[in-house]
Amino acid sequence: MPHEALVTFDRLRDAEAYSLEFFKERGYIRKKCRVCGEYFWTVNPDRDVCGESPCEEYKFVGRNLAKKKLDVRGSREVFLRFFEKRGHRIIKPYPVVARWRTDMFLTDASIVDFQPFVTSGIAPPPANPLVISQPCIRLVDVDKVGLTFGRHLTIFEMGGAHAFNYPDKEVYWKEDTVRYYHEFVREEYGIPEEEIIYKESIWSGGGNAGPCFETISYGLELATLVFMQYKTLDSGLIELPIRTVDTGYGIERFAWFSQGTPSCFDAIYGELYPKLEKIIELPKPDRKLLEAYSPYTALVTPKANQTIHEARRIVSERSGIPLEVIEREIIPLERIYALLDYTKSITFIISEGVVPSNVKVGYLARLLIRKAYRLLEFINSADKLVDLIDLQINYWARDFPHLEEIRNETIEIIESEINKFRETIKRGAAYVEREIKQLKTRMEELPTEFLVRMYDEKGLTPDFVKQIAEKMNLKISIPENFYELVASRHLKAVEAPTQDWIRILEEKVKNYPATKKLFYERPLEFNFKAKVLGTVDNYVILDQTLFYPTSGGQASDNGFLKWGDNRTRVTEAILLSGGVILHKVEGLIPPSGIEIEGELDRERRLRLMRHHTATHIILGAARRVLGKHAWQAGAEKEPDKARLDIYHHKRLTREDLEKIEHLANGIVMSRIPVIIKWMDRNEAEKIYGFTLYQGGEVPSAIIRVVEIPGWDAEACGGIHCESTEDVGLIKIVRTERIQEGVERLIFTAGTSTLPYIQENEKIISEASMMLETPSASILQKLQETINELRDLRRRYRSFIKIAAKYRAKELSIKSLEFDKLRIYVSREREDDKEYVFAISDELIGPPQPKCFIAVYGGEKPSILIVCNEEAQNLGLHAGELASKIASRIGGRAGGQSKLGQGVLQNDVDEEALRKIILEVIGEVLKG
RNA sequence: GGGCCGGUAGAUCAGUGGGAGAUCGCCCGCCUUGCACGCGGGAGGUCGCGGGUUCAAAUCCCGCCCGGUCCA
Repeated sequence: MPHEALVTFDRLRDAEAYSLEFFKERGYIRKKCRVCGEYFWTVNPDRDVCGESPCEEYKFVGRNLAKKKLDVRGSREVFLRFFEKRGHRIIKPYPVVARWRTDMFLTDASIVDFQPFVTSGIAPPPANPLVISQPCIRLVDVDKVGLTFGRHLTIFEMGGAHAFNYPDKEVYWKEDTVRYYHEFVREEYGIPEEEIIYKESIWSGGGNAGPCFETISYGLELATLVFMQYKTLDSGLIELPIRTVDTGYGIERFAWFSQGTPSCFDAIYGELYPKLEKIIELPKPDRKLLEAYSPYTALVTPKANQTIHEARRIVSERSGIPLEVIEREIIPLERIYALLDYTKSITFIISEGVVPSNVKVGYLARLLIRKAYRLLEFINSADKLVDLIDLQINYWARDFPHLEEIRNETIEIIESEINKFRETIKRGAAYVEREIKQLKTRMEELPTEFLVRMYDEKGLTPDFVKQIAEKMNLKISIPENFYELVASRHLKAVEAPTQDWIRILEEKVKNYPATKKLFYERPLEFNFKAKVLGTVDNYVILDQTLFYPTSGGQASDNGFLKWGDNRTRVTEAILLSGGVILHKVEGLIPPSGIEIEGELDRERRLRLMRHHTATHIILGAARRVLGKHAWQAGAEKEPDKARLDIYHHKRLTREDLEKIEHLANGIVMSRIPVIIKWMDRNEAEKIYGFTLYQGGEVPSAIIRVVEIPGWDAEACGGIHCESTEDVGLIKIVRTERIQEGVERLIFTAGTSTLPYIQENEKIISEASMMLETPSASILQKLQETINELRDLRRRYRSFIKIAAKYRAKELSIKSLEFDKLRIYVSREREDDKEYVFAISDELIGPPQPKCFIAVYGGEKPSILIVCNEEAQNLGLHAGELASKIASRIGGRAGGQSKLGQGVLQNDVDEEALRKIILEVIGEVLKG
């Protein structure tokens, strides 16, 4: 990297980056905000505050400042049409779940749609310039939604007008971007120039950075105009070849501003309130109070580590509304606001097929559902969550029709998640009660550590634990920094990424050209000629190859390289990031420069192809049987079996599997040709939608689409059969639940299915022989056998007791007597502890001091000694006795005064045993 | 992907190295016109799986499987 190109971060603050011709024309001047110290541009020479919250309160609430009142839809339309008229093509919104990216879960800005492929130059944009209204989800301030009356939302639409400037093709840059904005707010909203402020700032994220303007009117930031210009490195910034205009117009904020309602939620959901009222109770504070309170919510800044308590105090002080009034009138309303916002997020996420779970995006969905449920519990409407989701679907389906199409599935998944949460709470509550009962004996106040533990281990929020504790008369206080304490529990060094050997190899082969891939043009050929370009260790680099390298979950081809009379085995082919394919060989290494012949392991390759096509067929079947949420979570194809992981919220049933197998084999039998074509990325997305990306990120402008017409289409680099018929019989052999919300299907196709069936038949036929019954009645016979076994066990136990009685009688005659102490000695051949205990129980009842000593079992027998209480009072100790006796015979034993046990190393007969016991007891009683 | 907690009777759980338990549920009997309660009796267990330590493991150690939960 040339050193001159590096720019320091501070350079972004240079005034020159923000001094526009446009500002000069309009008479704008640069000033410094007396509150936050940031620079801003204004036409009013007297203004000394930038106007953005928290520097200033809202000035538009309760006033009719805009030309007309707009709802979200209206706001969106005005925005899109404005830019369409100015040469921008309208692009349909992308999903809120960013499955095309590996570095984030949710789309949190419109530019995310075009990262990294468009912004880095790998793929062209769908249009240039373009305009889009993109639903975005941000969970960073999830707990403070409502507190700012709608300045923060978990879900909002970002109006993005984007222009991508290439070295050889400039679309537009800073001047026009600001001109467009200026014209937009003046023409569409009638905001006077004195009220249009441009605040200088730096934007940075996703590995990129650039200067930006935050645009402010009447105390509200309405848009951010970003000029993405640099790539961020550890050492500084480097110029990007493509400069991107990245504007974000707050669609909801414009609607809010236009309506001048106390909160942004009123602007978004106002017309929904009558319907909402029928579901839950709506608090209705006085409008005057809200209008007096609302402007000061601008002073709340969730990002600056401000606690909720502090925020309330500031707002109360500045607005002159007492804290009690806020607590009584405002807080219940804030809960409703948050609820509306959360349920909209949930609706959008789940409708895109996310299954709530404890990992990845599934966890985010779970988090939101649980938070919404808790809020509803607070207002005694826990059973209304689904009704709210239903309401949201009805409301938004007008603009986002997919919500309606998948309604039933969405609701089913949410219901299932609610049930899981109820279970967690039920279990958790019982656990907390037990724990508290214990702690109560030792302390009067619950330690914070307990709260943290309950949250971390059982998912129980502190307020929930507090409720239970107070019911049980135990004091508790929730610290304000609770979630920091939880976080501190998770501080651990992050493991260094592995796979260094790949990087070393890549470094070694960086001067070789990309290997020409013959396997796409000639998928059914198995022999080829190629030139050896070089070797690294035991890896061979060819100019071209038919060997398919391990990728996309498909295992690599094996085979041979041949030259002259030599032959060497290829055990793996590896694709490196530069496009070079390495052939790992075992044995001779071919010399560089020569011509070789390659030969694939034909059977292996055919099996891999069948398994790959079968994977697509099964995925199509699973999505039809289980629902559209059954996205691929991972897949792997080996010669003898394949596996496909799919998202699903329930365990798969026998019935599910049979349906999937049935559908899949139907597709096989329909002999559908598998169509493979290279397509323009934007074109393919338009035709097939984002379900193309089952395998995750595909980093190229041209993508390879594998389509089974009418069934499945995926962006895929694998080698496939020509027709579904070539796949042969598909059999799911096993399923596993690899984690919450992800089911693994393990299956075989074609010839790989046969060994599985044969193995099962073998087991059945052997079982049939062992049970001496025809295979059809194995189960019945087995059941009978189990019943019989249970019956025998029961009878055996009762006979032991009877036998023990007789044995006890026999032994009692031969007891050894030491004064009042009686000792029973027994040498049992049967190795059965229960039997020996039963004899003991018969013999050593009170009131006389008694001791029972038994050696039982074969060559290395066990010893058991039981002393009754009276014997123990005489000073007899069963454990010590056992130890002493064992040491004489060989072996070790021990125990307590009542019971001694051990294992002997040598056999001993009754005579010898009695002799030893006489000696030992004699010694003990003497001492 | 990582951390933490857990897996013992049909269910909920107790059991800190020495003989597998409690409560509910189930079955039988008593009481009652009947039901519920009450009383008496009974059935029900590879203590998740595998290895190790030990004379001895549900219990201690290691690995795996399964479940829960928090975080990225």
